[in-house]
Order: sequence, then structure tokens, then C-alpha cells
Amino acid sequence: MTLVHQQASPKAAVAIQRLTTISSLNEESEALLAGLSDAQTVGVGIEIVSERDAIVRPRFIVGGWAAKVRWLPDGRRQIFDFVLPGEALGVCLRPNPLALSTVVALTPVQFVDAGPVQKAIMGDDPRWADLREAMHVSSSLDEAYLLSQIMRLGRQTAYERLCHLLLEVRDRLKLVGLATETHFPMPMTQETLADATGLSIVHVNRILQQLRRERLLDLHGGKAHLREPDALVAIADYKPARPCTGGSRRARA
Amino acid sequence: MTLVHQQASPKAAVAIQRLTTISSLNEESEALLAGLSDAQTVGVGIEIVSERDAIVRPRFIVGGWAAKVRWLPDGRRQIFDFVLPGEALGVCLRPNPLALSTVVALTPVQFVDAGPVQKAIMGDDPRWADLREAMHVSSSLDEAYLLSQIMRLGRQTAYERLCHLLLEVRDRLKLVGLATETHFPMPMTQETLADATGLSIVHVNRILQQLRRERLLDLHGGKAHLREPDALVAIADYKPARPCTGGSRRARA
DNA sequence: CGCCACATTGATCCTCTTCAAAGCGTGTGG
DNA sequence: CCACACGCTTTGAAGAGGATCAATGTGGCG
Repeated sequence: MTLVHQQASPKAAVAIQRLTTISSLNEESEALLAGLSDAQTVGVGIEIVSERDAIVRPRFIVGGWAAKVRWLPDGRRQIFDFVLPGEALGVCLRPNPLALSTVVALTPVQFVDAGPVQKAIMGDDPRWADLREAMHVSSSLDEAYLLSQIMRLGRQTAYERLCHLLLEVRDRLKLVGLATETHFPMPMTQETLADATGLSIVHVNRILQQLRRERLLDLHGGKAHLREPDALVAIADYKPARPCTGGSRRARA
Repeated sequence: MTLVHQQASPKAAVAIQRLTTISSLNEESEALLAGLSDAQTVGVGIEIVSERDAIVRPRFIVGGWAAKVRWLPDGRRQIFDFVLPGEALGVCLRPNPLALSTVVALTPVQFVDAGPVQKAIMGDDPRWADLREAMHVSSSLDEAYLLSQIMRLGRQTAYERLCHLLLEVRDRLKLVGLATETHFPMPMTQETLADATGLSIVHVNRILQQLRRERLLDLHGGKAHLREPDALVAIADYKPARPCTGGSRRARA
């Protein structure tokens, strides 16, 4: 497996787009983000973060897909959440504790170091208030995704789970302009989908066929096509996670 | 249903105990917590927080059990997590966003207002560094509990799920001295247990009977008795969530 | 060409759900 | 003190959703 090599492209654009979409950034904050460079690339299957890492280096994923996972001793694997382009990894409001889960690259993944962002948002400096706010919204979205996942796994059928998950992925990709209402890249294998939805590979395959037969969606060659997004929303009782700005939005403070 | 009435007991003791156990507090922080008074009580079934509340008033639960829940339109209910004595609700490192889930009292619940704590930990004041740290550890524990829940629901059998959940509850109660290795209060009905584990009531009942027959545990009259804790740990692949202090523990700073 | 990872299919089994009813315990009112 | 009701637990029977096992298909790529 390839490991890591350096690049020199201002790929942070996707992270900027995400943060401006879910919150709002002043020019200074944008500049700070734009300054993040030296993207690194890791190959499929590489562990970007390992579960017991003492310190999770703060990062933005700027290309490719990763997943937060955990294994049971007998090999069963569960995916907690995905990490999609523009999303952050280990950027805490406070100094980072141990990693709570392993993060694996599902496709080749590019990321940039978010150390400067981490430094900026710690403490009180009003210059970075916007950035702090945006990262806060971002992490509250992360929590919302975990709750959706629990809802899917605990109380939805296989059919509903798959529809719900695909809608969530679409909306997360839409935040960075990688998805339209009906089309987006879907590089996951059926095994990945199974580990995310708590199902067996075989069953995922059959449900996807059913959805295809019913002309609700198509999954093909790394692309998803939601033919009837509204029907899917109804099936899954899908409620988009609203990126909510913090309660205390002070005017001119 | 009873609503709310005032009391005047320094019940925050249980919250202090929890925070000193998972982190460490200087005298000033302890004093701040000890100053939290005017406990309120709500009855069973009351919604302490509602899902779309704009602002979640920060609180410590000081007595009784609550649960974070969500419903599907057809009545299916999923419990995301429990809120046990000493645990916090809506105490964020940053101003609170919308509530992500409804919180319901499973038993009569007492709580104190944690507004002063919220105020103290925002910003940079070094007097409250310990408190900030402790609340940070606390919320990282909360996240760990969510991940356990996902693991249970996604990849464990009914049998494993119940063992795992009971062990987690025991350890959370141990933090505040309400549990020993083998005994603790368990006021949940089987329906609650079902909604937490993503199972049907009937099946929960049968698995509990099996565990009883196997002399592994006993659930009776609101009390749990783990007869063979080590066997349960093995069955569930249970790993206690380590309350990890933040990575950057500065010596004499 | 042939390998490899991934997708697909069929058959069978079993975990868990659903429905329906009955038991049990406790608190309330007559 | 008993009758009754209500919430919770327990039991049985039947069925569905999903898992497992095993094999075959398919496409990209060295």
C-alpha cells in the first residue's frame, strides 16, 4: 500500500466552502483556511487515525472518503460515520483526548493539517470568533449524524436504512457542491454499505436490487442516482440535519 | 402529572463526585459546583428537553434517570442514551445550539441549573481551567457512549446487547458511587430496555430470562444483580470507557 | 489470459418480531 | 377488606426479515 506523499495545492477550498455554507466566515478566517496547504494523500485501507492514538492530529479531509470504524474481536465491523470532503477530523474546541474510533480511508484520501485552525479556535481571540462558531456548528452536525445512525440501526428496516443513509450522504456532499438533488459519487462497496447499516453484504445487495427494480434509485460504477428523491425521503422519514448556528448570536459584539 | 417544585438541598454533590472522579477539580471549581442549589423535580414521562428547543438550559441531573430519545412517525421509539445522576445536560463548551434530541424522565428526576458552570467554562479564565477540563472529559465520555450504542445496535446480538448495556450502566453509576461491581439500581421497564437496545419487548423479556436461567444476572424490582460480571464482559466484549484527561496536561502551568 | 475484487444468485436456517392472551402486583375507591 | 383497574411481565404460536453458506458471474487490470 502506498503511504504518504506531499503535494502543494490549496485544496482547502472544499473545507472553506463547507464552513461558509454551514455558518459564515469573515475574511480573516477564510484567509487562515486558505493558507492550509501541503495536502497529503493516503491509499485505500490506510488507517488515518488509530483508535488508541493519544493525540489526533487535527485535519480537514479535502478529497476522498474515509470512515470511522470499530471491530469486534471476531471480525464483525461497524462503521460509525463517514468523513467526506470538507469535513474535519480531530479539530476539537479543547485539546484533544484519545481517539474514540479508528478512521480508515475508503478511497484514496487527501487531507490538510488543521493545526492552525485548532490553535486559532482555542481560547478567546475575537478575530477567530467566526471560525470558532463554524467549527462548533460542524461538530454539532457530527453529533447529529451519530444520532441518525443510531436511529437507523435501532429502529429502521434494511430498506429504510439504505434510503436514509443515501439521503444523508447526498446532503453532506451537497454542502460542498459534490452532489445535486439526484446525483452524487458513491465509491462505497456493498461491504462498506453493509458495515455502515449493520446488515449483511448479501442483504444489502438484495435491497439495492429491489430499489432499482422499483425505479427509486440506481447505484452503479461509483455513482448514485436517486430517481425519486421525494419517495426516498418518505420511505426513510428523512429529516435533513439543519446546521444551526449557536443560540447566542450577538449582534455587533 | 406533577410538574415542578422547588427544593433547597445542595444535591450537586453527586455531580461533584462524578467530575472529580473522571478528572480533577481545584477547590474553587468545587465551590462553584457546591453553590448550585435550588434543585427541581419532575415526574415520570416529563420532557425535560424537547427536540427542537432553541436553547437547552444547562443542567446537572442529580437524582433519577432520564433518556435521550427520538420517535419515528409510526410510533417506533429509539433511546440514544441515558442521563444518569451526576451527568450533565446541555452544558457545552460553546453556546448551545438546538437540542438534538428530546430528553424524557424515566423516573422522577431532580436536576440543578448549571448556568454558572456554563458561564465559567466559556472563555479562557484560568480559574476554571480544571472545571473546563472536567466538562470536556465528560462530553467526550458522552460521545463514547454514543459510539458504544452504535456498536451494540449495528453488530451485536440481542444477548450481547443486553449484557453490554447493563455493564455500561453499572460503570456509569459506579462513577458516582451508586453501583458496586455486581449491584445497582435498575428502574427501567423492559419496554425502556427494548427501546434502548433496538429490540421488541417480548424478546428482551426472553433474553433476560435466559440470562437468569444461566445464573449470569438478575433483574428484579428495580435492582440489577450481575452474578458473573466477568462472564458478561466476555460475552459482550465490553471495554469500559476510560475517562481520558485531555492530551495536553501541562505540568505546573 | 488469467487473476482478483466485487456483485449476484439460490437455498436454508435462525434470530427476532408480531399478535394475542394471560399472570402478577399494587394502588384506589367503594 | 375486597373488587377492580392499570401497568408491567410472562407465555405461546406463527411468521418475517435478515443471516449464512456456497457458488457463479462480471469487469478491470497486470
